[in-house]
Amino acid sequence: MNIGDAARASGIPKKTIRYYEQIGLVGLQARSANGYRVYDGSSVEVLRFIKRARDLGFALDEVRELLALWTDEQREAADVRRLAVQHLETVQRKIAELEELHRTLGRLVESCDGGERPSCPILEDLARDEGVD
Amino acid sequence: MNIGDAARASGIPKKTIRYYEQIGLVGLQARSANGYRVYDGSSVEVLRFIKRARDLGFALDEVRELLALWTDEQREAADVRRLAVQHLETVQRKIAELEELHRTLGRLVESCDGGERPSCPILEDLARDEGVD
DNA sequence: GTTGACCTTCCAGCGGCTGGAACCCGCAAG
DNA sequence: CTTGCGGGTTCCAGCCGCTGGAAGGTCAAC
Repeated sequence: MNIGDAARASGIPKKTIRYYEQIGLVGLQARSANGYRVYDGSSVEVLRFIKRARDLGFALDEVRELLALWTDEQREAADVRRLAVQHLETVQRKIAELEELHRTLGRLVESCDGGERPSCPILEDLARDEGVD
Repeated sequence: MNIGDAARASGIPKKTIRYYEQIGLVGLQARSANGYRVYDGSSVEVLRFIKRARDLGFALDEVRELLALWTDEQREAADVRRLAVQHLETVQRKIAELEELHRTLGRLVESCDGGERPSCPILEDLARDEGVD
């Protein structure tokens, strides 16, 4: 199994797989006689694990920790949970920020009739002289 | 008025102001005899405009467009509105994505008791063999 | 023998800064 | 007169997580 197949099987682009090897997220892959990387079921399993963790928005360093916990027989579920909760909170914070943004932008867009004349409350707001905070 | 004062007055770090000059977001600043950048009320006004647009989440290229519209007497409010609506939609999409993430993460965290034993549904989910999509 | 799909490496760039090194300038205190 | 401090300047490198491209090696099919 070459890198292209591993890419298809895991959903991670070839380039990214090589990158993950380079930064040590996955181990150095075995090579066949011609120098091609060789993948088997278990290396693909790791890649799929990574793919899912990334899809859940975990940063690469968090994925690293998750991988370590995954292969650690002595792990405690609490450690995994902690990581997930932490990440969940980050996501919550981001949502709150974006919703605030959304409200403000919504108000601005509402206030502008979008006609052909230059006068536009959006620009006026951006140009106003009081601080925003 | 030197760059430090402009930074304080606009809320943009000195480094970032120089960076904005470098990428041509703001024009080349006049220099005093000793080579220091000199700022006046109107250059600070521009910086504040940029700060607010950035705070609203506009990308630098969008800020560039907004600045152009701002100084364009012939502009049409519709153009400004279009930019804002576009951005608003981007923000909406991001919120939707994050909320989906939030739901999934929430479910995972709920499912894990976080005890001292290794067994953890979060890891099991990350390691499951069906695709996520 | 040539085409085309693979694979390899290495280098550069995206956005939007940010940190640091190494330097100059102007002023006050010791 | 030197020393130190708080400004300023330049340029280069790094952050995250890839991604594109160049330049080349490998392999099976036609």
